Amino acid sequence: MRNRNYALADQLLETLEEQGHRDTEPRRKVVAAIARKNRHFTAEELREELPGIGRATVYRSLKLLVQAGALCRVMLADGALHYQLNDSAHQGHHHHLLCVHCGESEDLQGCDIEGQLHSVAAARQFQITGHWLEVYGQCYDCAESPAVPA
Amino acid sequence: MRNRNYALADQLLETLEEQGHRDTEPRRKVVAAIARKNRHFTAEELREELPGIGRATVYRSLKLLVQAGALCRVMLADGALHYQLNDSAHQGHHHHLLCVHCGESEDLQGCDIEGQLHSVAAARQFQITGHWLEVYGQCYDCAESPAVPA
DNA sequence: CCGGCCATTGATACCGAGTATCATTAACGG
DNA sequence: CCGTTAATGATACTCGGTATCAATGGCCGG
Repeated sequence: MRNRNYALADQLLETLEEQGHRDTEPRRKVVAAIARKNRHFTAEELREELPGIGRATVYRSLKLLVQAGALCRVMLADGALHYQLNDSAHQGHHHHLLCVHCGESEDLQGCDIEGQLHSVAAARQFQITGHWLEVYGQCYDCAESPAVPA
Repeated sequence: MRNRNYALADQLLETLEEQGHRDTEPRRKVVAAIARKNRHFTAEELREELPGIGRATVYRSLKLLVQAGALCRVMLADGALHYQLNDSAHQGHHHHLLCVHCGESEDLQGCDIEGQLHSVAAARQFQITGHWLEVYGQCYDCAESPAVPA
């Protein structure tokens, strides 16, 4: 997977460059650390893996990547804000099935929440402009072996 | 509406007492202030209306009321956490249509999000245990007079 | 009505997540 | 290779909320 991670890190850097941002040493390290992640993470977790990189730099990079659409922010059931690498396949609006056990996240697309909401809201003459949805549960693997708490 | 607010405040206090909590002076003032609210509010807003009441007490009361089901926590589009008096009619699981203009909140019940989610998740063998949904938009009044920015 | 137990209070300090400031550094285009 | 300018990172700050803990005051039993 090393190759894939390198490729991913490069892709993230490239995305930032396309937005007019510079290719700097600290930035490379941040995106490399993000590319290594296979689950959602907090800003603080990321920072701990990057000693020597300033707090502000880590947060700035996260913000840029979210703006660029390469990262999603996901809200956990306990209210903690995590970051989640966006599968390049679906960068658009989508939701996540978050496994509360292992932290895995599956993207949810084929679900017409908007449509359903609109029809309900129309009856009340309420114009929907956006929504926020997180779904929590157990993924297949964790439901199969519930006795293995990470 | 004064009567209604008094009644509401009493009702909130009573709810707390049912949970085994004492009827104290500060608590009375907090629930009275909450009962006066006709839209969602932040903990800090509430605290400002209650000089002389300790910060911790305000936060503690909010937590108790949320646990008791009398208050909902709602997440605004900008990520700010607000509190929202729960209509006693539907204390159970429900969602809100939040008007981003005036802050009004309409409860949303007749919307089978769970059901829809379950069918999508079943296909992936993901067991849903909960979800979080906020819906943003404009209420009828605000959509009618969009030129009046609060 | 009184006394005491114990929940509650509130001042204070702390925490976690994120932002503002600003002097220093280093990308990168010419 | 040089200057402009973005980026960095140390620091201090904000904001929302929690932990601590001595002092207070509800409320219950006698």
